[in-house]
Amino acid sequence: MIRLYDTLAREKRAFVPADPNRITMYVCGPTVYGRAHIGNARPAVVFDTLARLIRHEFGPDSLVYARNVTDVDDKIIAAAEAEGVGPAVITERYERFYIEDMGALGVTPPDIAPHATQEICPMVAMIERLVELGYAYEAEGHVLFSVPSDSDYGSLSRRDRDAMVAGARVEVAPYKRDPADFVLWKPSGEAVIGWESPWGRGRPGWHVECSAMIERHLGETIDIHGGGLDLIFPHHENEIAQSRCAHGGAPLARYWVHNGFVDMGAEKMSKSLGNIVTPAELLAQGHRGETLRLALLSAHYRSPMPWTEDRIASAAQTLDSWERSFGGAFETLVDVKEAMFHPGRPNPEAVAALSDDLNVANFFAVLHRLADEARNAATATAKVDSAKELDASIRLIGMELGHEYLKKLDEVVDEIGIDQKIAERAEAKKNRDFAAADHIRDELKAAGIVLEDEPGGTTWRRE
RNA sequence: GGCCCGAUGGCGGAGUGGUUACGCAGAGGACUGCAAAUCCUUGCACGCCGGUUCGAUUCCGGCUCGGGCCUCCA
Repeated sequence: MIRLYDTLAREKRAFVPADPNRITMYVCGPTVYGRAHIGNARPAVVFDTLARLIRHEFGPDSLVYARNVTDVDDKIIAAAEAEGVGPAVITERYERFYIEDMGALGVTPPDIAPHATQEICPMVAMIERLVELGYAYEAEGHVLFSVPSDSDYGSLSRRDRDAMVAGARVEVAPYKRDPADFVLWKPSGEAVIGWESPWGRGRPGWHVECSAMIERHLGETIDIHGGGLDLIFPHHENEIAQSRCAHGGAPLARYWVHNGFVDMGAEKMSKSLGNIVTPAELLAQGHRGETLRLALLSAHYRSPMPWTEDRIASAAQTLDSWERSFGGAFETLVDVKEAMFHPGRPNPEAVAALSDDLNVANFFAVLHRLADEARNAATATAKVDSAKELDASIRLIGMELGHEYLKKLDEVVDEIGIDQKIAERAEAKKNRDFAAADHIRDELKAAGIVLEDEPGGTTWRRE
């Protein structure tokens, strides 16, 4: 039984899909005008993890997961003008980077990745319907959603219209009938990307993109709608209004799930503040994608997450310790390889922890216990069982153990004939020639190899 | 100003009306030629003030502080 915190209800609710054979989830994806930063990566990782959990619980084919690509937007237009190229050059470049960066973090591409520019027809159709039904109006080439026409507006963010208007920090465009009205369609000048429509040449507003794409690909009411906390207002509030009014009152989503921010201590990480750290940079610095994924999962998805060197270092250390516990449980490398191809079953307590609104802290506590067992169990069989359970459990969150272990071994054995060095050192120690023994160890240390003397002999690892 | 959310030990981070997880770091010990790894033991916290209660870190109210949103934003 999966439980999720629903932003609309402001409480944790049992997740009961409308149709367990076709669970629908939509997450607001990137606007592709620049390289994704680690804060952008958080929702990708969080909802990828949720998708994995749902597939584990309901079956591999139970979920349809859609994440859009916003490829028409004023920022894209500005970026294209700045470079003197067409918008498609910008969007194609940064979408490619996005897929690459998220892939490095172990994010599986969604089942459907609708692009706004490919969905203009459904958007126009939805806008027309809203106009016909009296929820939207045309003014000076714009089409605007009439917020006062929707009596339920504001339920997600829990703010009333007066409060919104009172707090508005933006000048109200003169063609708006009500200050809270938002744009569904806006006119494009000749030089700007646009499409013909009943209201002249123009382009869609941001909010209507998601509503139209959800309708077309997933249906009128979906199970889960996800995104960052900052999208609650106005983006998701507006989506709800558009879809509900276009669909005779049918709710847009049955569960609303929002992730918290990655911040840089004092303030949130964002492109406009210019304080971003990107996965690409971190990977270039030598961090593993899995380390970054683990770091992004090191706090509950709704909590704010200060991004620090310590957090990355801590994740790296934890991952390394699990790797060693896993690798150490097996007699030979062949066994490790074999275990990777035939993983065990996830630990039930680990599944239960994750099912409780993705309680990763309790999930990791179970993994630490399994790692201990993999090291200390009385029998070899019990060690192996724990190791395989550990690996199967960590696969739930999109990671697996062993790869790095094998890679390290291969590198070292191939590169410097380490076994021979160890044998030479053992010989020196036997002759009590510790100076020579230490010399060999220092030599290897310089190459990044650390030797460890254990009762059964000497082992080594990468520093 | 309005609306949300949060405040747990040196750090990260769960959870609970009554022995306060887990990890990292720290301390002591075992092992070791030295070290590493590993194992054992161990110190350290629930922002402030009231209220409810036999009992509150946990529930309620107020306060302080921090963050987010109200404009593009994951």
